[in-house]
Amino acid sequence: MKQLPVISEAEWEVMKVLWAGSPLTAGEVIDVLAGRMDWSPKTVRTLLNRLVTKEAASFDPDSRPYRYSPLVSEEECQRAETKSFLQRIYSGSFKPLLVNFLKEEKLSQEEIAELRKLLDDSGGPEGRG
Amino acid sequence: MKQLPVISEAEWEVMKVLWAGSPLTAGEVIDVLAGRMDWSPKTVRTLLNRLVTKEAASFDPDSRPYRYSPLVSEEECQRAETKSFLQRIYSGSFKPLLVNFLKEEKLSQEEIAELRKLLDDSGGPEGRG
DNA sequence: CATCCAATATTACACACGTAATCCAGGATG
DNA sequence: CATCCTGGATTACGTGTGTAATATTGGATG
Repeated sequence: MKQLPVISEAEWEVMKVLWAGSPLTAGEVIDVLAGRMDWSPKTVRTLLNRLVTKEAASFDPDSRPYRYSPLVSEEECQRAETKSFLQRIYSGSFKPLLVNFLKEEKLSQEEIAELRKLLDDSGGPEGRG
Repeated sequence: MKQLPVISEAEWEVMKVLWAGSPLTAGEVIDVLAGRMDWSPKTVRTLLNRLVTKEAASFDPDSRPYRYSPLVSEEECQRAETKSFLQRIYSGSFKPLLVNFLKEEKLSQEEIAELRKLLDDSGGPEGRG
């Protein structure tokens, strides 16, 4: 399994845009981010370049303007981040994370039911009998 | 509510030691960390100093050697980190985090039951009736 | 008293990151 | 054709971080 690049906080915002739908030109990425972040277009270009350098994204040099695409999937990045976050902050244990989250956020019954269903389905879906 | 200091990854390791039991001298912190991290004692001292500077910890200057203690609680730091992590990686939604975690880690029935109990208890413990 | 060491204080240094500005090239415009 | 702008390449610059080394000081030791 290939090593994932380290994606910084600002770079994540750019990757999210690419993950949401690619390929995109730099201009398109800039436009999308204009709604969320208070960044100069130059900043977004810098971030795109860094993502290419660290091989988190690539562009097609035959198309002008360049069209960028992710080289790593959102899910694998999320999982890697989750793993290191859990380790760093909760010494790898999910339970206190859930405890803290529940203390902070008041969930609706529906949300709770959803989460519980995830747990139930993860338990033993080996077919009944 | 006071603003929490930004605690870096390496600094977290030091804070964990202080949270586990304080006050501790620098030497004691160094000894504890010797088992986990491959750090020079100087490095640990630097981290302690930085934590003091950013007011995440303090020491009693009347005791020699200094005895360090946290100024912020582990839980409030965990919660702040969790919130920003969730926002950054999962756009604030807990569900995909749980999905990813469950895909990655195979939990035992007991662990699942524990997590489910947390959810159940969070639902409506307003007293029955 | 001269010396040495552990504890503390100060300084170092490369690299990542946030946040751009500058420089250059090729097409649109007057 | 000279100019200007857009897109792309290169460069910048202060701050934080990992990872220490060096300097200094207050007692313990010979």
